[in-house]
Amino acid sequence: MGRSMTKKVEKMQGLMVACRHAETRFVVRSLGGKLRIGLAEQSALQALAQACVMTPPNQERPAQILDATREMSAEKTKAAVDEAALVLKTVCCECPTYDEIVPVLLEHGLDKLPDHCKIRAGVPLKPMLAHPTKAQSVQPFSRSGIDPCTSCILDSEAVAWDTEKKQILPFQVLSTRKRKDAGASEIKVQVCVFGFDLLFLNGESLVTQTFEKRREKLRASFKEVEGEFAFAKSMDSTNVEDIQEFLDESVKGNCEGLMVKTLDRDATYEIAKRSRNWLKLKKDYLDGVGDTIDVVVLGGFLGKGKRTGVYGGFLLGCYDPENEEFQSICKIGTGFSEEDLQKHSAFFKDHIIDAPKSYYRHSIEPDHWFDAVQVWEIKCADLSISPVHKAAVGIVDPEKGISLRFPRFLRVREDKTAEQATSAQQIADMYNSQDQVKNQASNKGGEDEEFY
DNA sequence: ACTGTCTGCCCC
DNA sequence: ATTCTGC
DNA sequence: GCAGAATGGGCAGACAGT
Repeated sequence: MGRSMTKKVEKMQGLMVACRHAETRFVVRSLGGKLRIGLAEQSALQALAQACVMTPPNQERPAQILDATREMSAEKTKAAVDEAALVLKTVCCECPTYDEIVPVLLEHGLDKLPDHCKIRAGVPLKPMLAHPTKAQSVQPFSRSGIDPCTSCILDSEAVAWDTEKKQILPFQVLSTRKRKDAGASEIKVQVCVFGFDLLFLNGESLVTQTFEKRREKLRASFKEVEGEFAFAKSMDSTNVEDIQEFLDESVKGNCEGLMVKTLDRDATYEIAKRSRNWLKLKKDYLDGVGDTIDVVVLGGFLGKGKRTGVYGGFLLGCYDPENEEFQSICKIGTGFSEEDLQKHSAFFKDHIIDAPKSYYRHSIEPDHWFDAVQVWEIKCADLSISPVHKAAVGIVDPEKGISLRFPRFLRVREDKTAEQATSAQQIADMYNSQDQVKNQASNKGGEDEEFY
């Protein structure tokens, strides 16, 4: 029976009761998966590399060599540590399983680590840093009749696919798929995999080859199957206008944007070496392009960690003149400098109210409610139908409002009053003018839910 | 069994 | 995600 | 430029209360 939660709570309670002083804090943070001590994985690996250089882990116990760097110059030590760190980080990128790495390290030492912990099919490697897609291993299949494929790792993206219109569906559709025990008959949203890189093929790592070569091998080794597998559309150019046109095209085709990559220069897939090789291009990154809206600050959330003592986030709303009310549209927590946060907290201190106004329409409760006295300009990537926010409720959907994807603060609009904020109708118009909404528009005429 | 809320996880 | 900040 | 830490929306599934 479902009492597992109660048991977990009892265990944690026992742990916390046994804590003294600051121990509780770190038990709680450990359970939450974030220690927040300014020292995370990369620093720990750097430290581990240094430890391995000083005290080789594969020694008889008790260890004879405690500090192998004692008689080395500072330069030589640094070079040795950096080299060790690269080895360690590379292994941790290509085979991120500490349960596997640590025993090998203890038995065989750092130098032999790459021989034992290798990139291989079935073990997801770390993706290029700051990228929208994760490298994934997939069931091997091959171009019919040619080069039977025994194993491979593709870098690819799974996308919801409209089999009738033969087009990409929005991310929100993809996320509605069942995640557990999905029987074949229950699958309503079809998925198409778009391959854009090949990192491993038939037992051979390709990560040190150029992207040009890897892409060539990808295209030679696999074949497209309509609605199931496709090569990510690409365009090779050095021309800015070409790229701009291709970006516009991609957005019209329901894509989020472009990845810009070099074909041959610094074009390997060695994540531990560089993280800045690829460029992500989205319309809303450009200044003066993308959706900016003016919203009213309705409330504040008390900050945590380095934002202790100031508001860490805020509840925002648009204005609906029809109903004379402010409707929550999103929370916001990024785009602020530390100085911004100080100023906001000082400013709203004098505008806190005990309870939300009757003309605030919302479902989320901030720690402090504010009078509607300040307008902020914010930017977002997209507008979406929301289960919790209320902007333009009744216009696009009878019950649901609209929210924003990736909202960030731009600036205070001192020149605007709360009633001059972006209106509910404007929000609805912005939502409807999105390409991915337009492309689905022929589905209109009585949303098919509740029809059985 | 139904329903509202929380958690895990993922996503961008 | 996106953004800011210390090093 | 990296690494880390603040923060965002939103889904299915799990849980808890009725």
